[in-house]
Amino acid sequence: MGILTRSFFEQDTLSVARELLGKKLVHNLDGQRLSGMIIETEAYIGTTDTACHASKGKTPRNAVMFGKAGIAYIYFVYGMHYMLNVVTEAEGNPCAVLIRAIMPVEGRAEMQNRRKKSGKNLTDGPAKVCQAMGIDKGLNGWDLTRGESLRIEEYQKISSDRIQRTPRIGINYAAQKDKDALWRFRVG
DNA sequence: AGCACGATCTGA
DNA sequence: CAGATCGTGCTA
Repeated sequence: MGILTRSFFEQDTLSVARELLGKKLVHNLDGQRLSGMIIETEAYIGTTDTACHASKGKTPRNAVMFGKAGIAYIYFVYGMHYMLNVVTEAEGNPCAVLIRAIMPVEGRAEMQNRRKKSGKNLTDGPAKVCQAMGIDKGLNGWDLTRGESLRIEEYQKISSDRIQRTPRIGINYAAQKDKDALWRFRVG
């Protein structure tokens, strides 16, 4: 129900990052429905953003960022973690939104299981999102607008006064202007 | 072929 | 604050 369409993701990246808050990330996995409300995102905006993987050009890893909006960009970092992004903007403009945190909705027990421990209701951190939802590199390039398996659905409306903007996390290698940019959004 | 490093998390 | 842990991209 209410699956987000390609035109939603084709909007400018900051708008998509903001509007993804309150949407529901859903994954059908082993016959179970796992889902969570998105509560934190970050925007990575094209070749001029030195924090963005695509800023140094197209490589095998970041290739899907150069493709259609609404495609999942999933990569592996630190030798152990997966990160989930959604490609935004027009084809050829390599931008994406990183899904940094969700609040579990359906399949909480299963998600809890998938996480080894921690009794927290809130999954915080992009690696935890993938761990809890069972998302890995196999879904890199997946079209989220297909409406099967992994997709994003309408869920809750978040009023703008509940949205905080801060600098992005873990990008010390980036230029100062990009470190300073308030391109991280979360529900407060 | 070798190497440095990362859009992180955990536990001390 | 160090350690885990390995794919990726750059240099040669």
